Amino acid sequence: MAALTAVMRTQQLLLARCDAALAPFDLTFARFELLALLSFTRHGELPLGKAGVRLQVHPASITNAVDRLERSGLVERVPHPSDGRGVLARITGEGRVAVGGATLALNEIFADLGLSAAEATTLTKLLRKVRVASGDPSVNR
Amino acid sequence: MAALTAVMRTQQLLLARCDAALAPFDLTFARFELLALLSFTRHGELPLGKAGVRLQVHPASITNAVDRLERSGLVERVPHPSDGRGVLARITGEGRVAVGGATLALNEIFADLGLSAAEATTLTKLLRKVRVASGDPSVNR
DNA sequence: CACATATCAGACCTACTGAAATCT
DNA sequence: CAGATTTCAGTATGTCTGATATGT
Repeated sequence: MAALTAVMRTQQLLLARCDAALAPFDLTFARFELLALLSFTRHGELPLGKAGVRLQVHPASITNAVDRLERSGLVERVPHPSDGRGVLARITGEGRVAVGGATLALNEIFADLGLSAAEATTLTKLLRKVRVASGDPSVNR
Repeated sequence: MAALTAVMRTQQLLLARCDAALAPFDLTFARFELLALLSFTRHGELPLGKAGVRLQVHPASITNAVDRLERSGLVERVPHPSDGRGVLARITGEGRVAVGGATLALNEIFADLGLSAAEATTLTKLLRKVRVASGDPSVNR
């Protein structure tokens, strides 16, 4: 029970700190995750559906996030080249600048997470076990 | 960075499972926490403000949660005996029944968390370090 | 009067459902 | 035609801000 509460409270704290750090970039953590995902792809673009699977969020939420990022000019919608149903979200140059700055800002939070590198690794491993047991389809096994 | 993502995703998974387990009791995890807090107090009651500090949630959120619990008959509002400004939230008999059942339902999730008792302890300790470093005022030191 | 407590209205974010449009 | 992809409208939660009423 203590573990459950600890996970919940820690996430709440970290999310608040992340959102505060990301606010200057007009990003929330959810939108940052999407933007970072795009920046890691080969061409900086991904069908909305695939992005939703990777991030484990509802299709409607992806639409919403892309809407918001598009309004901020960090992402643009592109028709899918081979599937008329699909839409690609593509990161813009401005988006790459933002994700770079945002990553730096988050790394500053990291530096003060209170854990050694070894401890952070242990934490990540334990959480991965929980995610596997909970059937997280996006976890690395 | 991996640790941050892991905490976020794990919380998302666990929250979804908790809310599913709690739905039959007309509870969300947030409302369950408040109800459980009340059930642990000496007289089953607490000023709204104090409950907010303990759970680290905004005063307006407490008002909202108590509204919802009161509508469900699990909690009742009582004027503060010695401070005319204050209001106590008091758990009802129905509330005690609900929190008991809800706790059992959550324990079933626990049984399948995928961690040994020792691992769960380690996880809790590591998360506590993070919380302390983040200045969580509600953490046990 | 300064401060604390609780409430309320308004806004935002995220998520889900169900339906619709489009295309394979 | 069955199924996939995306969007949209509507609903719900929880959180925050700012204003207000009440009481210390």
